[in-house]
Amino acid sequence: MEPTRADARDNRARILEVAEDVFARGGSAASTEEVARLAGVGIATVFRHFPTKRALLEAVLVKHFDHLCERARGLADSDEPGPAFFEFFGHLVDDAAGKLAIIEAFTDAGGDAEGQAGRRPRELREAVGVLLVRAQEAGAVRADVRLEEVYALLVGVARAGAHLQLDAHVRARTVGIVFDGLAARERDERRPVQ
Amino acid sequence: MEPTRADARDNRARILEVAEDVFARGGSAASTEEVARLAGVGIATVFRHFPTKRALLEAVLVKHFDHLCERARGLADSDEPGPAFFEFFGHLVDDAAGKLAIIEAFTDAGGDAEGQAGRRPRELREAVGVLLVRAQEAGAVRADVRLEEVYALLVGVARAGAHLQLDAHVRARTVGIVFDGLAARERDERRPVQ
Amino acid sequence: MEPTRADARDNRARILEVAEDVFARGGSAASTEEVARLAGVGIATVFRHFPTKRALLEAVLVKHFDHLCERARGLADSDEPGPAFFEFFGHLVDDAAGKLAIIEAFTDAGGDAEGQAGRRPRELREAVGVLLVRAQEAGAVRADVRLEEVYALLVGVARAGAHLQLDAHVRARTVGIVFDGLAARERDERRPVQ
Amino acid sequence: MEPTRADARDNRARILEVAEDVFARGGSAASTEEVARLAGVGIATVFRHFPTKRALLEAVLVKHFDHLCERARGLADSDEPGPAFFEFFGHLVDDAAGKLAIIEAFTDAGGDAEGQAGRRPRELREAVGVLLVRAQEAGAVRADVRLEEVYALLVGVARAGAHLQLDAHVRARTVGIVFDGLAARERDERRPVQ
DNA sequence: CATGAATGAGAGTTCATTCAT
DNA sequence: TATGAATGAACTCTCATTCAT
Repeated sequence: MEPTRADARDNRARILEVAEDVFARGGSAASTEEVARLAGVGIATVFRHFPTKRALLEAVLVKHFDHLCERARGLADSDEPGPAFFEFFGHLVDDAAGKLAIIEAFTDAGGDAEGQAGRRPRELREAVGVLLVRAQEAGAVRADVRLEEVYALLVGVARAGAHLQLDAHVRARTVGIVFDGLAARERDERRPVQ
Repeated sequence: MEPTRADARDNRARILEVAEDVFARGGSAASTEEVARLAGVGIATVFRHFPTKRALLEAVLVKHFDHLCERARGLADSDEPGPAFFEFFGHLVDDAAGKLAIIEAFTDAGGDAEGQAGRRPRELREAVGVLLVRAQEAGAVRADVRLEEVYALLVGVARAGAHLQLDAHVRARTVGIVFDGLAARERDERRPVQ
Repeated sequence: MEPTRADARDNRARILEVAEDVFARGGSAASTEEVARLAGVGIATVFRHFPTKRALLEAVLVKHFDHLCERARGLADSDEPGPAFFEFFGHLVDDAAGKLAIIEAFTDAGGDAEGQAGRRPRELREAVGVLLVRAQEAGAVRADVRLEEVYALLVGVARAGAHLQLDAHVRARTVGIVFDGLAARERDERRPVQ
Repeated sequence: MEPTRADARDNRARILEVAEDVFARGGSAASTEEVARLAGVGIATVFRHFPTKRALLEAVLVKHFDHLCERARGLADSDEPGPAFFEFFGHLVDDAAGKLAIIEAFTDAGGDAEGQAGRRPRELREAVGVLLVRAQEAGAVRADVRLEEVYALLVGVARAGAHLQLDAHVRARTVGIVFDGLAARERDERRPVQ
């Protein structure tokens, strides 16, 4: 499973890198052949490393999710849980900007997790959960919000940013509003939602 | 333009209805053939009514956007602009739940508007803009938010609701947080976003 | 077989007329629906009068061939068989100019003559044969040419005129060369053909 | 551009060969699928080698036109320009026998020359022009004929040969008449054409 | 192990022809 | 009888995946 030859390992890495770009631009509808072309390898090489298009997509996502999870876990022990939570939220949204395939993958949160990527969304969700709880304990986030809606907001704003191609400025203001909603201490004269 | 024969009109309506469902589930990648099959008509019948797949998609979207615009305009003259704004926001999010194609269409806000559907997203955006201004004048929404981010939140939460398949409950709570963010009067000790 | 109602007879005639135009322009690849549209009738009406596209094409051709045959027969008794022959040749070539479908039909000279049009090309060929023999008897056309090659020249020049869209001038000069070849009395130092 | 693998080159050649046959019989309306079937390859293989049906047709035509041009140029320096001209004329007509698509292509003499095949008909025409001028200078062809009508006769007789499926004998006699017309020194008592 | 040619299943679209009004 | 809506077969073209080199 661990590739012995160096060139093979290099190829795998390069393909993954290119795939990220290609799928980011064209969404999961982008063609495998373009990945091969841009990676400078034959199409069969792509399929040797990733036996299926789905597998390639998953590998791209796994890498991303692992990245994010790592970051979330690194922030979990922060002395300032409030800023840590908000920083991660903002980072994720910015990171997702323009990455269609990545974004579409958030869908499978609890979904049809058969593949290798299956547990990643759950793990990320849990990591976010940890940050959230800490931030709530620190009084930076309202106690009455739950992970479900926070995750939905995360996904939603990230999706919007990616699909509407918001520039950093608008993205920041959009995120700012959500932050205000999460931080607001007192719920008041809100009209019954729906 | 108005078809004279009853059966044709029925078929057209049935196709449109089915297409809404099919595209809602599979996004715009879903096949025209499935629409035909589920509508119980031959593939050529679909193409008689909608000469192009794109035309079919547009028809579905136009119908939806027109619905939403109508509703937004109906609320524009409300005596209570605040609740009107929030009600429309919530309604749109609920309405979009599960409708992938619809949601994907919000993208083209000012986009490649060539087809008949071209002006709809813009119109909807403008209608939302009207509601927003009124709500701000009434003091129900912070004066410092702009249409851009409100629209982004609208699209984002709708997308999240659709893709994560949130149930009505979670959706309501998610929307609630955004509402708090929009209503919050005083911005305070927020950490520099990014 | 003879339609009793006047409107039906009118429709048939109009369709035939339009079909001639349409097929002339687009060749036999032109669509039946365009014929119907330009004739101002429903597509089903076309198929009522001509049960098959092939039947419609044949009707167009039959009309044309009958026209030509009539003309050829009218010239058969001419006092001046030479000019008569050459006149008919030139007329046919001019007549065919731009009429793709017509021209393509000359193909079936002895061909798969199943349909109603089957005997027409043969009849036309025979009528040309009569003109040719007379012209040869009158000494206006070389005695050693046969109907086969004359017909081939007829078809060939007509086809060329139609497909290359030759204007009347070039057409006339082209035909003139063929006439010289047909009239030439003495065959001489020609190199072995092929 | 030159394919490295032998099997691919063979396939390409076989497809081209079969396509020539298929289009020869059915004209350019013949289906790509039949080409694939007769070549014993999958339909996608045809499209790999020729990305478009039009491209396949063009490849067939280019091959033929290049053949003919080569031959015409080879004859351009002949010591006996008269026989050279007549030989080429006869050769082209024989070569075209039965090849509908090829023949149809002569049409676009100066036509919608966008594709790669675009310049070929023009080149052939020019090559014929050279042969013609030489033959006229040598006194073998009348000085008063122009390339336009010679080309028309070329195309016409070729078309007739192809469509009427003339055997070599009749073809030769037909060509012979045209040759007489081209060679005839004195124009005489011809009736006014048309 | 890398390559790229071959593949077949499907997608969108068109058109001659039939059927219900 | 005239209409035009419905039909399905056929066609061009694409793409993930496999196979021979």
